[in-house]
Amino acid sequence: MPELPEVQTIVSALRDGGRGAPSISGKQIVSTKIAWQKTVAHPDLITFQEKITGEEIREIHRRGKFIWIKLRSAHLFIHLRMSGDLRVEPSTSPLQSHDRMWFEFSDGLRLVFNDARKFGRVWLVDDPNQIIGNLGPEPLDETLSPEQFHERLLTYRRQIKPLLLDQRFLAGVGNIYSDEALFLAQIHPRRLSHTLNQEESTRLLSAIRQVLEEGIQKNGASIDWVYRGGEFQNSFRVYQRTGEPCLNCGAPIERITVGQRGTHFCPKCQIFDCD
DNA sequence: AGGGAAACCCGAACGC
DNA sequence: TGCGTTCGGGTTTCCC
Repeated sequence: MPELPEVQTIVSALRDGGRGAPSISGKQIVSTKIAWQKTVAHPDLITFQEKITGEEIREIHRRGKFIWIKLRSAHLFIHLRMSGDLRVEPSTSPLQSHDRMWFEFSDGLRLVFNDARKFGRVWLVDDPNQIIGNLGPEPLDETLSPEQFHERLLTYRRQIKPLLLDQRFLAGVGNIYSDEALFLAQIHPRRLSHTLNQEESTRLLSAIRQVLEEGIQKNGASIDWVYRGGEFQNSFRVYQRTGEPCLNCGAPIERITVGQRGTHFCPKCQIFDCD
């Protein structure tokens, strides 16, 4: 279930060669194979393949949940959604089940996009704003002040949890991290955004940063076997702890639905005291 | 404006 | 044991 921390971990590996994987910076793409057509969020596969062949990988970044690979004259974006994964290996390695797309480099290595649930997508665009133009600020960007964050909250009249999940409001927060952050900040997931005061907003921003940094430090979360990811799932405070005691007060954690999403919270610590 | 539902997927977990 | 059913993750799109 890749969200921001998982993406960040993979980006670091691709860019700096973490986790034992070689960096792919500077490599030349000699061919592209597409095993599952819908992986490419692009109307024309032929154009996609022709356009990317011969391109060189310049820089690797992250914006929100998107992996952003800058090429010589285009931008490749990859969204892993829940079950996507990337690996770098020799082109002679056997392919694995659920490998959906791979890029072969001139030096004999390849980058493979594996995605059991076929949710992930890949884009090739000229203008990065086509993909990331509407994303909200990065929560880990230090220039996002608690005051600015509070102001942004006031411009909406929405339940706080769906707002946190809205990538136009804030980029990179997914279901696990919003539950964890709201618990840390002791805010009910259905609180309306414009009712949060400055102190609560500051608490919430700090909590979001804390859980994201924890996730990154532990190489991400995974609620199931699909993603070969990290250890954060062993540190959930509320997520998937329905009925288990709250770590603050011992009350049983409840699970409700908010904005169509499974939502875990402590009914005693996160009181719905709207306005 | 904001909320709800449906669609996209498939493997795990559950019920019988 | 072996079926069939339900669920959930992120996002978009459509409808009220």
